[in-house]
Amino acid sequence: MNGEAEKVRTLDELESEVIALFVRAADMLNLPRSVGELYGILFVSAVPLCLDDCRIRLNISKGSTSQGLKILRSFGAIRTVYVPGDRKDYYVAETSLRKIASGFASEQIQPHVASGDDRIGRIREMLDAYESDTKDDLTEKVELLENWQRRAGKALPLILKLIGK
Amino acid sequence: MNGEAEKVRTLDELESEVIALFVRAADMLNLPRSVGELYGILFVSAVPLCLDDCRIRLNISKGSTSQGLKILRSFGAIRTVYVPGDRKDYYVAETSLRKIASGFASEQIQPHVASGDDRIGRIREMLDAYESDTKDDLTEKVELLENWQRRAGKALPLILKLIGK
DNA sequence: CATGATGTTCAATATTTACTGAACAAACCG
DNA sequence: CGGTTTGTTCAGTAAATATTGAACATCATG
Repeated sequence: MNGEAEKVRTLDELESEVIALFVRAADMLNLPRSVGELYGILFVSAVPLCLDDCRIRLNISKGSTSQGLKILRSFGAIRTVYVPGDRKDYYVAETSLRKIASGFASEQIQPHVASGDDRIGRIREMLDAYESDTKDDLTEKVELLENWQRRAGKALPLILKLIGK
Repeated sequence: MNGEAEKVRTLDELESEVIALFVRAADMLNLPRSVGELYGILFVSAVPLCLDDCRIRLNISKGSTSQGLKILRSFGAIRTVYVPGDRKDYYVAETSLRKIASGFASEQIQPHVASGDDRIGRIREMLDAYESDTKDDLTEKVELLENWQRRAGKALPLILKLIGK
């Protein structure tokens, strides 16, 4: 009988479907497909996996795997676990949405918000040293920008709060 | 004297800086650069602009301009204004952050969330028709997914609330 | 230290995505 | 209608981005 084989086959399909889910999520967040695949394979795995495990199962290159794991580490979407008697690094997916979201926010979003702040500051300076018949209109608009920026800055921490633990 | 010329020059720099701000914002939101440029030029302009005004000022093609304005319209980031005695469509930038954000959320994000729902539904079905020694672990994980999805769905409207008017 | 195992980097390449411009459709107007 | 203006579409091309794989670093261990 092929009962065993069927079980494995079904698991493969389930795995693929979960991975596909994270590939789409990665796409939404502007991350490379391989990063979604890597998070997916670690998320479904019942045991920690090392670089080569991921690489072989996903059939992607060593380079992509190394780079992808680095990205996932950078915002705390995965963490390493120590496996006694093995020199390799083993990874598991972080399952706290709060941790992942806040890591993502502070590593991938916050820098953009900050550099936006800088630019608006420069725009304000240029405006102050400027005269024209549209100055009033421009001033209003720069103030609108400053307002948006303020609200965006406040929104991030609040979003994390309401995502909860 | 070149007082006039200097004023214009300064305005150009200011305009460029504002446009650059929205180009970066577009990048963050995964929208083409040209879409950021278009919103930017409309945002800084004291008067409504038509397709050709935008195209010429930004030095981009008719095709990009048409496509970009369509995208901006699709989530309400710009609106058309009627100019008597002119057959062309004129556009102004929407300045209500709430309107833009909610348009963006419902047009660009919500569809992804919905298709994620579908996929998780399918994953759940596959899991229920499945047996193995890791079923318990997988069940926990699928429940985690369902939990995330639920929270993501609730977060969107809340984010809009706290962005305010 | 020499070896082999593990992971990283980066130049070359493949893939994806955006942009262009010319052909086309629609609407107005004499 | 025929000509003109305005805007859209889409096949081809250009530009940006991700992936590969081989060379390189690191390090534990005999």
